[in-house]
Amino acid sequence: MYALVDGNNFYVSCERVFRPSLEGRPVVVLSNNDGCAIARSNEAKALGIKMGVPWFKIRHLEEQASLVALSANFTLYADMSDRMMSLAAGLGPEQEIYSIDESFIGLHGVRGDLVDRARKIRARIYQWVGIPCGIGIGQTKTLAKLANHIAKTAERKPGSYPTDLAQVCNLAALPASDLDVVLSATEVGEVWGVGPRIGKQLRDAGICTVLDLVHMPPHVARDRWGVVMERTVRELQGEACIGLQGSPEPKQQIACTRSFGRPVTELRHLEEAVSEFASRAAEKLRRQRHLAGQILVFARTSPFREGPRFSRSIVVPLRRPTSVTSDLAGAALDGLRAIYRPGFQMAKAGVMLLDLVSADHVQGELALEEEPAGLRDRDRLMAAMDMVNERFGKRTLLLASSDIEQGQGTWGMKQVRRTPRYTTSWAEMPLARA
DNA sequence: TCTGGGGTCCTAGGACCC
DNA sequence: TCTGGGGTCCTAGGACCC
Repeated sequence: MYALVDGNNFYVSCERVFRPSLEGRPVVVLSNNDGCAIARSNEAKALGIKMGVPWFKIRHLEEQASLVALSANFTLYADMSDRMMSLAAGLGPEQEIYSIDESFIGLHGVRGDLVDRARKIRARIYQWVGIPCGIGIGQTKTLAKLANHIAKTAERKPGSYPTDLAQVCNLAALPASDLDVVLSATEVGEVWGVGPRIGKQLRDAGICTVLDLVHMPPHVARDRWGVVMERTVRELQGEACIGLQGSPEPKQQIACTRSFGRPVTELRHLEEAVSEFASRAAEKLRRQRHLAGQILVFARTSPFREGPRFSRSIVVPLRRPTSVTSDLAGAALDGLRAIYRPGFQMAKAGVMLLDLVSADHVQGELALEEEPAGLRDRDRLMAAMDMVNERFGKRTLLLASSDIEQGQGTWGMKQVRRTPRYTTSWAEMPLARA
Protein backbone atom coordinates (compact mmCIF):
# COMPACT_ATOMS: atom_id res chain seq x y z
CA MET A 1 0.00 0.00 0.00
CA TYR A 2 1.25 3.45 -0.93
CA ALA A 3 0.37 7.06 -0.25
CA LEU A 4 1.23 10.09 -2.34
CA VAL A 5 1.52 13.41 -0.50
CA ASP A 6 1.45 16.35 -2.90
CA GLY A 7 1.48 20.07 -2.16
CA ASN A 8 -1.39 21.91 -3.79
CA ASN A 9 -0.27 24.46 -6.40
CA PHE A 10 3.03 24.17 -4.60
CA TYR A 11 4.95 27.28 -5.69
CA VAL A 12 1.91 29.49 -5.27
CA SER A 13 1.26 28.02 -1.83
CA CYS A 14 4.86 28.77 -0.81
CA GLU A 15 4.43 32.40 -1.79
CA ARG A 16 1.14 32.68 0.06
CA VAL A 17 2.71 31.56 3.32
CA PHE A 18 4.64 34.84 3.41
CA ARG A 19 2.07 37.00 1.64
CA PRO A 20 -1.33 35.99 3.01
CA SER A 21 -2.89 38.81 0.97
CA LEU A 22 -2.50 36.53 -2.05
CA GLU A 23 -5.04 34.17 -0.51
CA GLY A 24 -8.18 33.94 -2.62
CA ARG A 25 -6.60 35.79 -5.55
CA PRO A 26 -5.55 34.44 -8.93
CA VAL A 27 -1.77 33.95 -8.73
CA VAL A 28 0.74 32.43 -11.13
CA VAL A 29 4.44 31.71 -10.70
CA LEU A 30 6.51 32.22 -13.83
CA SER A 31 9.40 30.14 -15.15
CA ASN A 32 12.93 31.48 -15.51
CA ASN A 33 13.05 34.65 -17.58
CA ASP A 34 9.44 35.22 -16.53
CA GLY A 35 8.63 33.11 -19.58
CA CYS A 36 5.59 30.95 -18.86
CA ALA A 37 3.24 30.06 -16.04
CA ILE A 38 4.55 27.00 -14.18
CA ALA A 39 2.24 27.13 -11.16
CA ARG A 40 -1.30 28.43 -10.83
CA SER A 41 -3.58 29.03 -7.89
CA ASN A 42 -7.07 27.54 -8.11
CA GLU A 43 -8.38 31.01 -8.94
CA ALA A 44 -5.89 31.28 -11.80
CA LYS A 45 -6.93 27.86 -13.08
CA ALA A 46 -10.54 29.03 -12.93
CA LEU A 47 -9.57 31.91 -15.22
CA GLY A 48 -8.63 29.29 -17.80
CA ILE A 49 -4.86 29.76 -17.50
CA LYS A 50 -3.19 26.61 -18.74
CA MET A 51 0.03 25.08 -17.47
CA GLY A 52 3.01 26.36 -19.43
CA VAL A 53 1.22 29.19 -21.20
CA PRO A 54 3.54 32.10 -22.13
CA TRP A 55 3.22 35.10 -19.85
CA PHE A 56 2.67 37.58 -22.69
CA LYS A 57 -0.49 35.72 -23.64
CA ILE A 58 -2.09 36.13 -20.23
CA ARG A 59 -0.56 39.42 -19.23
CA HIS A 60 -3.79 41.29 -19.95
CA LEU A 61 -5.36 39.44 -17.00
CA GLU A 62 -3.19 41.48 -14.66
CA GLU A 63 -5.54 44.40 -15.16
CA GLN A 64 -8.68 42.60 -16.21
CA ALA A 65 -8.78 40.01 -13.43
CA SER A 66 -6.26 41.23 -10.82
CA LEU A 67 -3.96 38.36 -11.70
CA VAL A 68 -0.70 38.40 -9.70
CA ALA A 69 2.41 37.02 -11.39
CA LEU A 70 5.61 36.24 -9.49
CA SER A 71 9.06 35.21 -10.71
CA ALA A 72 10.08 31.73 -9.61
CA ASN A 73 11.95 31.74 -6.29
CA PHE A 74 13.41 28.25 -6.30
CA THR A 75 15.58 28.87 -3.25
CA LEU A 76 12.44 29.45 -1.21
CA TYR A 77 10.55 26.50 -2.72
CA ALA A 78 13.40 24.06 -2.07
CA ASP A 79 13.53 25.04 1.59
CA MET A 80 9.76 24.82 2.01
CA SER A 81 9.89 21.44 0.29
CA ASP A 82 12.41 20.11 2.84
CA ARG A 83 10.12 21.13 5.68
CA MET A 84 7.07 19.57 4.08
CA MET A 85 8.89 16.31 3.23
CA SER A 86 10.16 15.79 6.75
CA LEU A 87 6.59 15.96 8.07
CA ALA A 88 5.15 13.80 5.29
CA ALA A 89 7.68 11.12 6.25
CA GLY A 90 5.69 10.59 9.44
CA LEU A 91 2.92 8.89 7.49
CA GLY A 92 4.74 5.57 7.09
CA PRO A 93 8.04 3.72 7.42
CA GLU A 94 9.42 4.52 3.95
CA GLN A 95 9.54 7.65 1.84
CA GLU A 96 10.53 8.37 -1.73
CA ILE A 97 10.87 12.05 -2.55
CA TYR A 98 9.60 12.07 -6.10
CA SER A 99 9.71 15.76 -6.93
CA ILE A 100 9.90 19.11 -5.19
CA ASP A 101 6.27 18.87 -4.09
CA GLU A 102 5.50 15.13 -4.04
CA SER A 103 6.57 12.16 -2.01
CA PHE A 104 5.45 8.57 -2.01
CA ILE A 105 5.13 6.90 1.36
CA GLY A 106 5.34 3.13 1.76
CA LEU A 107 2.61 2.13 4.19
CA HIS A 108 3.75 -1.42 4.83
CA GLY A 109 2.96 -2.44 8.38
CA VAL A 110 1.03 0.71 9.25
CA ARG A 111 -1.95 -0.23 11.36
CA GLY A 112 -5.17 1.55 12.11
CA ASP A 113 -7.31 3.82 9.96
CA LEU A 114 -5.13 5.08 7.11
CA VAL A 115 -7.44 7.94 6.19
CA ASP A 116 -7.54 9.20 9.74
CA ARG A 117 -3.76 9.02 9.98
CA ALA A 118 -3.35 10.83 6.66
CA ARG A 119 -5.72 13.60 7.71
CA LYS A 120 -3.65 14.20 10.85
CA ILE A 121 -0.42 14.42 8.85
CA ARG A 122 -2.08 16.74 6.41
CA ALA A 123 -3.25 19.01 9.21
CA ARG A 124 0.21 19.04 10.73
CA ILE A 125 1.86 20.03 7.45
CA TYR A 126 -0.64 22.83 7.04
CA GLN A 127 -0.17 24.09 10.58
CA TRP A 128 3.61 23.84 10.79
CA VAL A 129 4.65 24.68 7.22
CA GLY A 130 1.58 26.39 5.81
CA ILE A 131 1.28 24.27 2.68
CA PRO A 132 -2.08 22.62 1.89
CA CYS A 133 -1.65 19.06 0.63
CA GLY A 134 -3.65 16.35 -1.05
CA ILE A 135 -3.04 12.75 0.00
CA GLY A 136 -3.92 9.77 -2.17
CA ILE A 137 -3.74 6.15 -1.01
CA GLY A 138 -3.83 3.02 -3.16
CA GLN A 139 -2.46 -0.47 -3.58
CA THR A 140 0.15 0.71 -6.10
CA LYS A 141 1.99 3.93 -6.81
CA THR A 142 -0.11 4.52 -9.91
CA LEU A 143 -3.30 4.10 -7.87
CA ALA A 144 -1.95 6.38 -5.12
CA LYS A 145 -1.25 9.00 -7.80
CA LEU A 146 -4.76 8.64 -9.12
CA ALA A 147 -6.22 8.83 -5.61
CA ASN A 148 -4.23 12.02 -5.07
CA HIS A 149 -5.69 13.55 -8.21
CA ILE A 150 -9.18 12.67 -7.00
CA ALA A 151 -8.50 14.08 -3.51
CA LYS A 152 -7.42 17.41 -4.98
CA THR A 153 -10.14 17.60 -7.63
CA ALA A 154 -12.87 16.71 -5.13
CA GLU A 155 -11.73 19.67 -3.05
CA ARG A 156 -11.30 22.13 -5.89
CA LYS A 157 -14.41 21.26 -7.92
CA PRO A 158 -17.34 20.42 -5.65
CA GLY A 159 -19.63 17.90 -7.30
CA SER A 160 -16.91 16.21 -9.33
CA TYR A 161 -16.50 13.43 -6.77
CA PRO A 162 -18.10 12.48 -3.44
CA THR A 163 -17.15 15.14 -0.89
CA ASP A 164 -15.67 12.64 1.58
CA LEU A 165 -12.88 11.96 -0.94
CA ALA A 166 -11.70 15.57 -0.78
CA GLN A 167 -8.17 16.24 0.56
CA VAL A 168 -7.56 12.60 1.46
CA CYS A 169 -8.71 9.73 -0.76
CA ASN A 170 -8.08 6.03 -0.14
CA LEU A 171 -9.11 4.12 -3.24
CA ALA A 172 -8.36 0.80 -1.56
CA ALA A 173 -11.07 1.44 1.03
CA LEU A 174 -13.81 2.09 -1.51
CA PRO A 175 -16.49 -0.59 -2.14
CA ALA A 176 -16.14 -2.02 -5.65
CA SER A 177 -19.28 -0.37 -7.00
CA ASP A 178 -18.25 3.06 -5.69
CA LEU A 179 -14.78 2.57 -7.12
CA ASP A 180 -16.21 1.94 -10.59
CA VAL A 181 -18.24 5.13 -10.39
CA VAL A 182 -15.17 7.14 -9.41
CA LEU A 183 -12.95 5.57 -12.08
CA SER A 184 -15.53 6.12 -14.80
CA ALA A 185 -15.75 9.77 -13.78
CA THR A 186 -12.00 10.24 -14.34
CA GLU A 187 -10.49 10.88 -17.77
CA VAL A 188 -7.88 8.43 -18.97
CA GLY A 189 -5.39 11.25 -19.51
CA GLU A 190 -5.16 11.76 -15.74
CA VAL A 191 -3.40 8.44 -15.30
CA TRP A 192 0.30 8.60 -14.40
CA GLY A 193 2.14 7.52 -17.54
CA VAL A 194 -0.56 8.53 -20.01
CA GLY A 195 0.58 11.70 -21.74
CA PRO A 196 -1.00 13.74 -24.53
CA ARG A 197 0.09 11.38 -27.28
CA ILE A 198 -1.00 8.07 -25.80
CA GLY A 199 -4.08 9.74 -24.33
CA LYS A 200 -5.29 10.60 -27.81
CA GLN A 201 -4.54 7.12 -29.13
CA LEU A 202 -6.50 5.63 -26.24
CA ARG A 203 -9.49 7.89 -26.83
CA ASP A 204 -9.42 7.10 -30.54
CA ALA A 205 -9.62 3.45 -29.55
CA GLY A 206 -12.69 4.18 -27.43
CA ILE A 207 -10.89 4.10 -24.10
CA CYS A 208 -11.91 7.37 -22.53
CA THR A 209 -12.10 6.81 -18.78
CA VAL A 210 -9.80 5.21 -16.24
CA LEU A 211 -12.34 2.43 -15.83
CA ASP A 212 -12.03 1.62 -19.54
CA LEU A 213 -8.28 1.37 -19.15
CA VAL A 214 -8.56 -0.84 -16.06
CA HIS A 215 -10.46 -3.32 -18.17
CA MET A 216 -7.78 -3.51 -20.86
CA PRO A 217 -5.94 -6.85 -20.90
CA PRO A 218 -2.24 -6.19 -20.17
CA HIS A 219 -1.06 -8.00 -23.30
CA VAL A 220 -3.10 -5.60 -25.44
CA ALA A 221 -1.38 -2.68 -23.75
CA ARG A 222 1.98 -4.30 -24.36
CA ASP A 223 1.41 -5.16 -28.02
CA ARG A 224 0.20 -1.72 -28.97
CA TRP A 225 2.07 0.62 -26.63
CA GLY A 226 4.96 -1.33 -25.13
CA VAL A 227 6.08 -2.48 -21.71
CA VAL A 228 5.70 0.87 -20.00
CA MET A 229 2.00 0.98 -20.80
CA GLU A 230 1.56 -2.64 -19.79
CA ARG A 231 3.01 -1.81 -16.41
CA THR A 232 0.66 1.14 -16.06
CA VAL A 233 -2.36 -1.09 -16.76
CA ARG A 234 -1.21 -3.75 -14.31
CA GLU A 235 -0.63 -1.10 -11.65
CA LEU A 236 -4.15 0.23 -12.19
CA GLN A 237 -5.42 -3.32 -11.70
CA GLY A 238 -3.71 -3.42 -8.32
CA GLU A 239 -0.58 -5.34 -9.23
CA ALA A 240 2.42 -3.44 -7.87
CA CYS A 241 5.07 -3.17 -10.59
CA ILE A 242 6.85 0.01 -9.54
CA GLY A 243 8.68 -0.16 -6.24
CA LEU A 244 9.53 2.57 -3.81
CA GLN A 245 12.90 4.15 -4.41
CA GLY A 246 14.22 5.01 -0.99
CA SER A 247 17.51 6.79 -1.53
CA PRO A 248 17.82 8.66 -4.81
CA GLU A 249 20.05 7.10 -7.46
CA PRO A 250 22.93 9.27 -8.67
CA LYS A 251 22.08 11.13 -11.86
CA GLN A 252 23.19 9.59 -15.12
CA GLN A 253 23.49 12.98 -16.75
CA ILE A 254 23.68 16.49 -15.40
CA ALA A 255 22.46 19.50 -17.35
CA CYS A 256 22.67 23.23 -16.97
CA THR A 257 20.84 25.18 -19.66
CA ARG A 258 19.25 28.62 -19.77
CA SER A 259 17.30 30.84 -22.07
CA PHE A 260 18.86 34.27 -22.24
CA GLY A 261 17.17 37.42 -20.98
CA ARG A 262 17.77 38.97 -24.40
CA PRO A 263 19.21 37.74 -27.70
CA VAL A 264 22.95 37.08 -27.66
CA THR A 265 24.94 37.68 -30.83
CA GLU A 266 28.55 37.89 -29.72
CA LEU A 267 30.75 34.87 -29.20
CA ARG A 268 32.36 36.26 -26.04
CA HIS A 269 28.97 36.62 -24.38
CA LEU A 270 28.12 33.05 -25.30
CA GLU A 271 31.49 31.98 -23.93
CA GLU A 272 30.77 33.64 -20.62
CA ALA A 273 27.40 31.91 -20.40
CA VAL A 274 28.73 28.48 -21.36
CA SER A 275 31.62 28.82 -18.91
CA GLU A 276 29.14 29.62 -16.16
CA PHE A 277 26.86 26.70 -17.11
CA ALA A 278 29.81 24.31 -17.08
CA SER A 279 30.84 25.61 -13.65
CA ARG A 280 27.35 25.03 -12.26
CA ALA A 281 27.14 21.57 -13.76
CA ALA A 282 30.58 20.73 -12.34
CA GLU A 283 29.39 21.70 -8.86
CA LYS A 284 26.43 19.32 -9.17
CA LEU A 285 28.76 16.63 -10.45
CA ARG A 286 31.11 16.94 -7.48
CA ARG A 287 28.18 16.99 -5.08
CA GLN A 288 27.24 13.49 -6.17
CA ARG A 289 30.93 12.47 -6.20
CA HIS A 290 31.06 11.58 -9.88
CA LEU A 291 33.28 12.32 -12.86
CA ALA A 292 32.17 13.08 -16.42
CA GLY A 293 33.65 11.38 -19.47
CA GLN A 294 32.09 13.71 -22.03
CA ILE A 295 30.46 17.11 -22.14
CA LEU A 296 27.83 18.27 -24.62
CA VAL A 297 27.42 21.93 -25.44
CA PHE A 298 24.68 23.49 -27.53
CA ALA A 299 23.44 26.89 -28.64
CA ARG A 300 20.34 27.83 -30.56
CA THR A 301 18.15 30.64 -31.76
CA SER A 302 14.53 30.91 -30.64
CA PRO A 303 12.25 28.33 -32.28
CA PHE A 304 9.41 30.83 -31.95
CA ARG A 305 10.87 33.78 -33.79
CA GLU A 306 11.30 34.65 -37.43
CA GLY A 307 14.76 35.05 -38.84
CA PRO A 308 17.75 32.85 -39.52
CA ARG A 309 17.69 29.62 -37.54
CA PHE A 310 20.62 28.12 -35.75
CA SER A 311 20.71 25.02 -33.58
CA ARG A 312 23.82 22.98 -33.11
CA SER A 313 25.36 20.79 -30.47
CA ILE A 314 28.59 18.91 -30.09
CA VAL A 315 29.85 16.23 -27.73
CA VAL A 316 33.39 16.82 -26.54
CA PRO A 317 35.20 13.81 -25.03
CA LEU A 318 37.35 14.57 -22.01
CA ARG A 319 40.90 13.33 -21.98
CA ARG A 320 40.14 11.47 -18.77
CA PRO A 321 37.00 11.52 -16.62
CA THR A 322 37.03 14.69 -14.54
CA SER A 323 35.02 16.90 -12.24
CA VAL A 324 37.43 19.82 -12.33
CA THR A 325 35.63 23.00 -13.37
CA SER A 326 38.39 24.32 -15.59
CA ASP A 327 38.64 21.02 -17.51
CA LEU A 328 34.90 20.93 -18.10
CA ALA A 329 34.58 24.60 -18.95
CA GLY A 330 37.61 24.39 -21.24
CA ALA A 331 36.15 21.48 -23.16
CA ALA A 332 32.76 23.19 -23.37
CA LEU A 333 34.37 26.35 -24.74
CA ASP A 334 36.32 24.34 -27.33
CA GLY A 335 33.03 22.79 -28.41
CA LEU A 336 31.24 26.11 -28.49
CA ARG A 337 33.91 27.69 -30.70
CA ALA A 338 33.66 24.71 -33.05
CA ILE A 339 29.90 25.04 -33.58
CA TYR A 340 29.52 28.81 -33.33
CA ARG A 341 28.59 30.81 -36.42
CA PRO A 342 28.26 34.59 -36.34
CA GLY A 343 25.15 36.43 -37.43
CA PHE A 344 22.52 34.72 -35.28
CA GLN A 345 20.41 35.92 -32.40
CA MET A 346 21.06 33.12 -29.92
CA ALA A 347 18.23 32.57 -27.45
CA LYS A 348 19.50 29.66 -25.42
CA ALA A 349 22.59 27.61 -24.67
CA GLY A 350 23.60 24.90 -22.27
CA VAL A 351 25.88 22.06 -21.32
CA MET A 352 25.22 18.47 -20.35
CA LEU A 353 27.66 16.19 -18.55
CA LEU A 354 27.60 12.65 -19.94
CA ASP A 355 29.23 9.28 -19.27
CA LEU A 356 29.22 9.83 -15.53
CA VAL A 357 31.22 7.46 -13.37
CA SER A 358 31.66 7.32 -9.62
CA ALA A 359 34.73 9.19 -8.40
CA ASP A 360 35.42 6.24 -6.09
CA HIS A 361 35.66 3.72 -8.92
CA VAL A 362 37.83 5.33 -11.52
CA GLN A 363 39.40 3.14 -14.13
CA GLY A 364 43.16 3.03 -13.73
CA GLU A 365 45.51 4.14 -16.49
CA LEU A 366 48.48 2.40 -17.97
CA ALA A 367 51.52 4.52 -17.21
CA LEU A 368 52.33 5.21 -20.86
CA GLU A 369 53.20 8.72 -19.98
CA GLU A 370 53.89 10.57 -16.83
CA GLU A 371 50.92 11.52 -14.75
CA PRO A 372 50.46 15.25 -15.11
CA ALA A 373 51.69 17.07 -12.09
CA GLY A 374 49.15 18.39 -9.68
CA LEU A 375 46.23 16.15 -10.67
CA ARG A 376 45.35 15.72 -7.02
CA ASP A 377 46.02 19.31 -6.12
CA ARG A 378 43.30 20.31 -8.53
CA ASP A 379 40.78 18.11 -6.76
CA ARG A 380 41.71 19.78 -3.50
CA LEU A 381 41.36 23.15 -5.16
CA MET A 382 37.84 22.21 -6.27
CA ALA A 383 36.96 21.06 -2.75
CA ALA A 384 38.18 24.39 -1.40
CA MET A 385 36.24 26.33 -4.01
CA ASP A 386 33.05 24.44 -3.18
CA MET A 387 33.50 25.15 0.50
CA VAL A 388 34.05 28.85 -0.06
CA ASN A 389 31.04 29.14 -2.35
CA GLU A 390 28.92 27.15 0.07
CA ARG A 391 29.83 29.42 2.95
CA PHE A 392 30.01 32.82 1.28
CA GLY A 393 27.52 32.36 -1.55
CA LYS A 394 27.48 31.35 -5.19
CA ARG A 395 30.05 32.91 -7.46
CA THR A 396 32.29 34.06 -4.62
CA LEU A 397 35.04 32.09 -6.38
CA LEU A 398 34.62 31.54 -10.10
CA LEU A 399 36.49 31.09 -13.36
CA ALA A 400 37.62 34.27 -15.06
CA SER A 401 35.91 33.04 -18.22
CA SER A 402 32.58 33.11 -16.37
CA ASP A 403 32.95 36.80 -15.71
CA ILE A 404 34.30 38.35 -18.89
CA GLU A 405 31.75 41.12 -18.82
CA GLN A 406 31.96 41.47 -15.07
CA GLY A 407 28.28 41.24 -14.44
CA GLN A 408 27.17 43.49 -17.26
CA GLY A 409 24.12 41.27 -17.70
CA THR A 410 24.49 40.54 -21.38
CA TRP A 411 22.78 37.16 -21.15
CA GLY A 412 21.36 36.82 -17.64
CA MET A 413 17.80 35.97 -16.74
CA LYS A 414 14.99 38.40 -16.48
CA GLN A 415 13.40 38.07 -13.07
CA VAL A 416 11.42 41.18 -12.44
CA ARG A 417 9.00 39.79 -9.91
CA ARG A 418 11.06 37.66 -7.56
CA THR A 419 10.02 37.61 -3.93
CA PRO A 420 12.51 37.58 -1.04
CA ARG A 421 14.27 34.38 0.04
CA TYR A 422 12.39 34.54 3.30
CA THR A 423 13.70 31.36 4.89
CA THR A 424 17.28 31.02 3.64
CA SER A 425 18.80 34.51 3.70
CA TRP A 426 19.28 36.57 6.86
CA ALA A 427 19.00 39.76 4.87
CA GLU A 428 15.68 38.78 3.37
CA MET A 429 13.97 37.43 6.44
CA PRO A 430 10.53 38.96 6.95
CA LEU A 431 10.25 41.50 9.75
CA ALA A 432 7.36 41.31 12.16
CA ARG A 433 7.98 44.94 13.12
CA ALA A 434 10.16 47.49 11.41
C1' DT B 1 8.60 42.63 -27.52
C1' DC B 2 7.46 38.45 -24.93
C1' DT B 3 7.44 30.96 -25.12
C1' DG B 4 11.46 26.99 -18.64
C1' DG B 5 14.62 23.51 -16.96
C1' DG B 6 15.99 18.97 -15.70
C1' DG B 7 15.39 14.43 -15.84
C1' DT B 8 14.12 8.95 -17.00
C1' DC B 9 13.09 4.92 -19.72
C1' DC B 10 12.22 2.36 -23.97
C1' DT B 11 12.70 1.15 -28.87
C1' DA B 12 14.40 0.75 -33.47
C1' DG B 13 18.08 0.45 -36.32
C1' DG B 14 22.93 0.24 -37.52
C1' DA B 15 27.56 -1.61 -36.75
C1' DC B 16 29.85 -5.27 -35.50
C1' DC B 17 30.96 -10.08 -33.82
C1' DC B 18 31.30 -15.27 -34.54
C1' DT C 1 16.93 -16.06 -59.40
C1' DC C 2 19.54 -17.01 -55.52
C1' DT C 3 22.43 -14.31 -49.89
C1' DG C 4 22.13 -17.65 -42.18
C1' DG C 5 21.37 -17.25 -37.44
C1' DG C 6 22.13 -15.41 -33.22
C1' DG C 7 23.93 -12.12 -30.44
C1' DT C 8 25.84 -7.41 -28.24
C1' DC C 9 26.55 -2.61 -28.04
C1' DC C 10 25.66 2.06 -29.19
C1' DT C 11 22.92 6.01 -30.64
C1' DA C 12 19.06 8.85 -31.88
C1' DG C 13 14.60 9.84 -31.13
C1' DG C 14 10.16 9.50 -28.84
C1' DA C 15 7.27 9.63 -24.88
C1' DC C 16 6.67 10.65 -20.42
C1' DC C 17 7.31 12.98 -15.71
C1' DC C 18 7.33 17.37 -12.62
